[in-house]
Amino acid sequence: MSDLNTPSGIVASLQRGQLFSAACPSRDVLKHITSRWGVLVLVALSTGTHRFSDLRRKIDGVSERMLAQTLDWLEGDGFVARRAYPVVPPHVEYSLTPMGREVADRVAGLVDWIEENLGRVLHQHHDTGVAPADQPVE
Amino acid sequence: MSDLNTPSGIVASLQRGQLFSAACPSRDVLKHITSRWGVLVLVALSTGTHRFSDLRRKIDGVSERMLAQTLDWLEGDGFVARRAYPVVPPHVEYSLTPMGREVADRVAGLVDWIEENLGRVLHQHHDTGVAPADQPVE
DNA sequence: GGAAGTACATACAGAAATGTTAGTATGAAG
DNA sequence: CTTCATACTAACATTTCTGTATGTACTTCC
Repeated sequence: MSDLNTPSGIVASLQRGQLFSAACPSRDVLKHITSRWGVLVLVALSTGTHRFSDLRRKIDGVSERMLAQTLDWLEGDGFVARRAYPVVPPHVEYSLTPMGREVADRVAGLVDWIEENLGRVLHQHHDTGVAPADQPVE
Repeated sequence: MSDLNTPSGIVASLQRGQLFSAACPSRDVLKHITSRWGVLVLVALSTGTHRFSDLRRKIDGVSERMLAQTLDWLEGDGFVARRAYPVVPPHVEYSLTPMGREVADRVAGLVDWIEENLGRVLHQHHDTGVAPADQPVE
């Protein structure tokens, strides 16, 4: 009886201890997903297949290099599927894998919350009293 | 931006365009939440109030500096509440604010997914086999 | 013939994040 | 009296991240 695999909370609570451990591989996966562009790519692909240049245009601010690398990470983790057509001007399509969709849904949930509550959050910054602290700007 | 608050999808889709814009402030909030330690702090605080050193011991790998800074960001965004007791050896307690709990729940959802599916993800890395040159496709 | 467009890879560089070390206040413990 | 513990901050070093510039293959358009 390998009951270490109960899909409910047992595994979750056990495994969670893992994330808190520096060496746990889940930290790498988390890093890819929560990376600056990873989140945006997942959300962008939530609406369907996109070509490389479409993503680049949609995600304001990404450089080709970063987009390529992010897609590479996500593909390596099995969240994104890459499909290349051997045509003259390169044509490549990216889409979410079933697993990627599961992740993207959760990421989108977080992103949606932020956007819907941005007002409340920003308001906080005002009555936080002060603390210009040491972080210049971003 | 006061009556743009319809709770359903309208705001989400409109606002979402914001996240895709480089200058949107939501990117900063997202950065704090998805920062390397931000995720871990939120998850750690999900189980209740913690003192600074408790968090430090629980989150393997954080340095005091980073923990302090992360808590500062999260406090500034209104996700974490800080309570200091003016006692001899400093005593400070951190906990989630109502707003922080909402965010933490979503973050925890993502983290849980990762931990529960880590096996599948790691497996991916193996058969990511090198693409044999050209992809005929279709 | 020359320019343009696509989906990248590679090299180098500047920016940003993170870590390390040292230090502060104060009371308790040894 | 010395050491320890807490919750930090400031200064400095380092690692990591991200961007820019450049190049490639090949075809279509002018």
